[in-house]
Amino acid sequence: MATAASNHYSLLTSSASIVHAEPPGGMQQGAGGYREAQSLQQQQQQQQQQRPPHLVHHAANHHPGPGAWRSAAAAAHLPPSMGASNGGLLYSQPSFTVNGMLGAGGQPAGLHHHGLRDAHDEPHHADHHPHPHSHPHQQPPPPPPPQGPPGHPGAHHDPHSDEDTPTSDDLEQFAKQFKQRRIKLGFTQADVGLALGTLYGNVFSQTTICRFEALQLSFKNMCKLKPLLNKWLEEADSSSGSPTSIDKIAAQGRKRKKRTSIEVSVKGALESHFLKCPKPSAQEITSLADSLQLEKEVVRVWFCNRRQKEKRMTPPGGTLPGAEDVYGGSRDTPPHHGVQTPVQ
DNA sequence: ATGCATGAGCA
DNA sequence: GCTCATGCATA
Repeated sequence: MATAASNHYSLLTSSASIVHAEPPGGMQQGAGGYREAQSLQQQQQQQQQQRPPHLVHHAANHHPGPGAWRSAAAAAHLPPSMGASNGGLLYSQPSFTVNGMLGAGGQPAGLHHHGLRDAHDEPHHADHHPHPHSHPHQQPPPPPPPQGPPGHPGAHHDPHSDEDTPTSDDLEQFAKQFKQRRIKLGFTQADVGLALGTLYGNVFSQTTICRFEALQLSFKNMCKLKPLLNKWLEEADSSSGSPTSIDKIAAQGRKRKKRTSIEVSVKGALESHFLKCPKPSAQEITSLADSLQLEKEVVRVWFCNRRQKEKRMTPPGGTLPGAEDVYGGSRDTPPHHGVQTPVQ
């Protein structure tokens, strides 16, 4: 029984945050020796694609655009000496999240992009079975996204622009096209993530790009990333033969809990509970954790992640071709999770 | 490609 | 403590 919670804390060995590459000659290493403790050695590129023969885009302008991309695309950029900010987060608190660190940059801290999301996903849960749709269409209500970026007088129409809220179908098509083009150009998902950081100051991981392409993000999140990725597409497309400059300076010692491996049997138990009660109380979680011999925190996080998964655009086993929904008995044991869209 | 985890912001 | 955005680590 290896279900025993083995929470080892290991040092973060890599974390490409806002600290991106700098043109040769302008390194910012005067902050703190936060990278002498360890040497990252896990830069494996196990992508499906190979490294491109050349990477384009200039690393000239680099402004760690905080969280106000929509309105302040070219706002004031922080000084390159921001590297010092990272020197402080040795073991204390990682303020490397693009969202939180702008507080010190001098950016309007009045960004409240929360509260406009519960308009389409709360009420339904554990009750949405896939419909025998013959065509790839999502059912998660691509609702009237109330996301009104500051600056919309109201009657702003632009049929071809992506400023307006795209439909889930738009997103789906864009994601598909994006992936094709990306591969065509010979870029990996990680490349794109870094490029976004170089271009706009918002670095993203391979994970995020992957999830975008697979439509595994929330509708709102998809809408947010689309413009950036669209921009990247233009850049990558127009620039064909430019010098490449991408570095990744990342190093910091932040304790991160080792990923807990939950046994399949235990997962099954968790799923069962989830179906009955997607949002167990603290008390429930505690007892459940106890019976499963897991940490309460692990169980709590599991439920959180589970709920998030339910809110993705593309639900697992959602619109699979040939997946008839027969609710004669019960929809249990979904051992098939071939959510793969015609990738590549 | 995905599972578990972190953290900001909110309630 | 939840949601939500995001990513390290891993299968």
